[in-house]
Amino acid sequence: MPELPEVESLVRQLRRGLEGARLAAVTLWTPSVVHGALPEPAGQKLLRIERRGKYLRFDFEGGAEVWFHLGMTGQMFLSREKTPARETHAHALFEFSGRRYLVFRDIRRFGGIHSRPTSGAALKAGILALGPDPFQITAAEFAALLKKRTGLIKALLLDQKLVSGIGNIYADESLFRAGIHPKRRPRALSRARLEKLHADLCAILSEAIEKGGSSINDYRHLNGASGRFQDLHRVYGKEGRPCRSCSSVIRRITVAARGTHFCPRCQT
DNA sequence: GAAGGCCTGGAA
DNA sequence: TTCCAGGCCTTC
Repeated sequence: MPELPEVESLVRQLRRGLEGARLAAVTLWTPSVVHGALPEPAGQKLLRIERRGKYLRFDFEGGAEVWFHLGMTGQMFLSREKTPARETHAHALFEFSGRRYLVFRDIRRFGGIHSRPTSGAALKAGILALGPDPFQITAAEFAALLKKRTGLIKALLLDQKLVSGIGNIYADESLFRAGIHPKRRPRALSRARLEKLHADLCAILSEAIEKGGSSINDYRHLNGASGRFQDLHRVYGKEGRPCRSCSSVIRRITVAARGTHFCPRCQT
């Protein structure tokens, strides 16, 4: 599932591929994936591409913003040729100057495209309420945010309003590295352990970005290549296998309605 | 804070 | 044929 490292990888590839591009045309094959009105294509220059949590944002000349969310199965592909036929599950095509064609594809349609968030309940609840991502706060601030809440630590890591960018994979992997059981409550953990979790989270996210993210099922790079961080997962998707640290059997339970993988011996 | 719904493909 | 995966929103 595209989380912070996958989106960040894509942002970096998009910056290289769309540098200096101007928006020439937009084709919407599935209008329902778009929320709000997209900018009228009139040669506006794409000024910046930024990541906010798991969202990607295009800033255009003139102030227009287009936000993308990949949901679970979202993909973006950039090609130099206009594909003659619409691919299955391709929902939108953005044509840029210099024969650059950007396709947004999303099998399960949990993702979507948003124009600049000015109103609407969904936007208020989502984009506008996003918390800082782990790189934007210090370990002390991270620990303080978690300490304010009463829920299970895994559920809190997944709460985008608290801390953004973390999804199921990196929640499980960071809790494993920090040695924290996913059902612990931050209130009952020492500040030092929460600060270590922040350090481990940042380290794992950085390593994942360096490896181009994790491709479990659908995530792909702009050119269709897979990420390589999935080979380094220690617990996610490893239920029934021996822990790489202590050889205990990795377990899978449900926390916050999400599959949750952990080592019963290393994580307390 | 828990649970249902959206959506589709693939596994059981 | 049914169930499951899950990010995020809505509803209770």
